[in-house]
This record gives sequence, C-alpha cells and structure tokens, in this order.
Amino acid sequence: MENRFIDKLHGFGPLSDEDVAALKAATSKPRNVAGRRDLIREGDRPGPVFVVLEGWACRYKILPNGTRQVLAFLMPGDACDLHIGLLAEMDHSIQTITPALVATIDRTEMDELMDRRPGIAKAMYVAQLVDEGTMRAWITSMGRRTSIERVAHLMCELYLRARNIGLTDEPELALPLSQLLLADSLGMTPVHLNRVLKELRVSGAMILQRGSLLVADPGKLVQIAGFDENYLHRRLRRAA
Amino acid sequence: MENRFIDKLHGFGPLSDEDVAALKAATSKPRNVAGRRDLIREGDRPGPVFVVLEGWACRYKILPNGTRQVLAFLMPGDACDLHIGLLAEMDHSIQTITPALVATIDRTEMDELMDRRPGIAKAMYVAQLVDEGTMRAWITSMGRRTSIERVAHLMCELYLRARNIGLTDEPELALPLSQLLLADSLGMTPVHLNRVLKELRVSGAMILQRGSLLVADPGKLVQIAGFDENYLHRRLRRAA
DNA sequence: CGCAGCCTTGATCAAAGTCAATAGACGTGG
DNA sequence: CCACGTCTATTGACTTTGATCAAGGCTGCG
Repeated sequence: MENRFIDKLHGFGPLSDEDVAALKAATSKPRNVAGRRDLIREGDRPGPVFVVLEGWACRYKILPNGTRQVLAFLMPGDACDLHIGLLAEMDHSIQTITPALVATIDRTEMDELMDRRPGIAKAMYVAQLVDEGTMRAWITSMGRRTSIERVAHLMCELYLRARNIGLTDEPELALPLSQLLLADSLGMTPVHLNRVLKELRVSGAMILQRGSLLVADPGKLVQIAGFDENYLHRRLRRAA
Repeated sequence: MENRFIDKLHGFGPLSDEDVAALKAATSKPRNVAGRRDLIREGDRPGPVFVVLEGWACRYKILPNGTRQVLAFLMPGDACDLHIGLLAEMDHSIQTITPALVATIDRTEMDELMDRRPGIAKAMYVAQLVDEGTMRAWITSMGRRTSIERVAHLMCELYLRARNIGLTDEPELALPLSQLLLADSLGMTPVHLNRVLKELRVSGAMILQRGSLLVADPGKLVQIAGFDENYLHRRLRRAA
C-alpha cells in the first residue's frame, strides 16, 4: 500500500536502496484526480511521465465516427511510456476511470533517473516490454479469438496483473470497469458483452458484478480463454 | 539503397558522422535469409537484435487452435525491440516473408551503442514509439473499424511507411504479401479479404494485384480508412 | 504437362450488431 | 426520507457482417 509503482518495479529487477529512495522522491508529490478526467489528450504535446499510484486509468482513442477504442488499462503502479516526450504529439488520450492518485515525473528528472540508476532503467524497460506484450495479446485477441474467449482472456490478464502487484490475494478482485468501458476495450458492443458475461456466469467460470470480478473456476476460465497458448507451441517446436 | 536502417533512423533524429559509422559497422555483416524462415520463435530465449536491411518479415503468434495472428510487418530498415534481451523468452515469433538481408547486433554491442551514442539512442527510441503507435492503430482497427476500413487503413499505413523510407515515390508499391498473410494480420478470413479487395478495386480507391499495391485515388482511400482521425478530435478538444 | 499454391466466386450459416424497451443503482436536492 | 434524473445493466426481436464450405481458375515451376 506504500508505493505501488515501486512495488511493481521491484518485481521487474533488483532495486538498490538508493534506487528506491530516488523513486520515492520522484513520486513524492502526487495529486488527486477525480474519475473520468483526461490526464492528456490525443494531439497534445507530451509532457511529464504519468505514474498511477492508486486508482485506475485507461488509454483510449476516439474515431471520427464517434466510437471509442480503449487501448490499455492502467492499474495502480502503472506508468505511461518513458520516452513519450520524444514525440511531437500524443497519438491517444489517457483518462482516469476512478478517482486516482497520480504522480508526474518531468522529462529531465526521468532522464536523470534512467541515466544514473541502471537498476531503475532496467526495471522500467522490462515494464515497457511487458506492456508491449500486452498490446500484442490484445491484437491477437481482437483478431483471432471469439468474443467469449476474448472476454475470458482479458479477465485472466487483469486478474493476474492485479495479483502480481498485490491488489488481491483472493479469487475476487475489485474491478471498477463498466460494461461500456470493457466493451470499448474488447471491440464489441455493450449489449453483446452483457450476453457473454452472462454466458460466463452460467458456465460457472467467473462472475462479474457490481464492480467485482470473482474467478469462480480458474481452470475453466483459463481453458475458455486459451490463456496457456505457449504450451502447445513450445512442444511443436522441437519437431520443426 | 545503401543501408535502409540508417536511412530510417536519420528520419527520426540527427545522426553525427560517428553515429552513422558506428551503425554501419554494427550492421556490416548481414546474412541472407530465405523467405518463410523463422528468425526466432515464441518461447525462445531472446538473442541479438535483428535488423531487416532488405526484404520483408513479420511478427506473428500461433494460437492453440492453429490460427495465426500477424502482429506487425517489418519492412526494410525495421528492427525488433532493443531491450528484448531483458525478457526470459519471446512471446511471439518473427519470420521472413521474402528472401531478406538481415543483420544481427548482439546485446552487448547494442547496449554500448545506446550508451555511447545519444543520437542513436534517441533515434531508436523514437522508432520504438512509432512502432508502439502502429500497434495502437492496429488495436483500434481491429476493435472499431469495419473490414473495408481496416483494409484501407492498413494499406495507407504500409504505403506511407514505404514512402517514408524511400521504397517508392510513385503511387505504386511492390507489396509481397499474400492475401492469406494479410488476412491473418487483419483478423479476417482470406475469402472475405478477397471480396473486400474487390470492393476497393471497383470503388477505384486502390488496386492490389500480383504483389503490387496501386493507390489509384489517395483521397478516396484515406477517406474510406478514416486515416485522418486526429482532425475531428483536435477541433472538438477546444470546446471541452 | 501436371502439380502446388494462390486467388476468385457462389451459396449458406453463425456470430455479433442494432434497435428498443425495461429495470436497477446511485447521487442530489427538496 | 423520498422523488427525480442519470447512468448502467439486462433482455428480446430483428438485421447485418463476416465466416464457412465448396468448387473452379490462374500462374509459376519442376
């Protein structure tokens, strides 16, 4: 509960006491942001790096026809791209979902941290690679998974991420994401998502209700999602 | 035609003569790779950084049910993630599409380049941000664009990328991508892609045939794709 | 010449979207 | 404390999009 950003980076590489102190200092003046507030908008000049210490946020894009695509969920401990300042303008927006505690680290300070503290730099790069892996998983989901698989896969992802950072250690997780928001992240309509959630509920795999995800049958959920997709592939590889 | 990787980085930030010399040295021993050869497979321990100097390649993932999702196209000048070596194993595979000229830069050499040559580091980071932006555009396409918009959008992307690196300066582009491969990148069936391509051909926007993309009516193609999605959004922003 | 790998087209089917109505949940102010 | 408005969730009826199945047709190459 101290500083979820530091906790998360700890998981990605060893941090010295000095590293921790530097990170603590860099995120020592977070501000409270209400829910549904844009932190930065598509087209804006990128500013400081945002770090979400508490609460949830998302990256999203609005299309010309008015529809929205959510590109990623940021949970406590997540930060947005380090090098974002190198680009002329944002290609997407970032918005809080719930009230959140957000720290900002300005570019020069971030650059210094990365330069002087290899431990921090390494952990940040790993975090970025993990985020990229998540994006690839999303592309895969959207392209080649059915809607029920896609929903199950996202729930697996969110649950595991939450568990990794200690947001929960039970089969239940507080998930403050409306069906509309989830639908916009999964590339489907809220109506259809609602039906899929019902199907998952009836199957006994998981229950998503009143802001809470209950993973009722982890094995079943993972099986529906095809979450273990590496396994088969790795075994085939030896033959090739 | 000299070294497309260096040409591309030039576009992303100023490079000194020493930077160029260092890059030239690092990519001076490329090897020829046949088409349809995996450079690295999902589950493998990441090795050196790959740089595609000539020819085309793609990132992809195979799902448990045997379907494939293409995650990105690599054209001449493109490299795979710098920090990939930090991860324990690849979460996707990379395969050549055509015969290709591929340089490998091993991790220590890459680290040195990034450390000692800020110009190179900056250009590489910008390249990576651009790649991430492309992934976000793909997620957006898959989630919220119809199949014809999606196809048109991908063609805009590929054409512009090709133009940026000097692969073409005409409305035509040699595109050695089979309909099957394109379908696997767009999350649709080859049959449906074929019909969409016909529709685009009949509409006069573009013609994709015999390994060649002809952008017959750029305005129309951009309009179908909704490629200028920023414009509307930026104007709305002022009111908010 | 004949095979293999694409590409093309038609007919049919299933998945997901759209439209519409109703029901809960929740916060606000009287 | 209740009435009201707003936002979110749920369900039904119907439509559309894209997938599936199946049959040729090109093209390049050994």
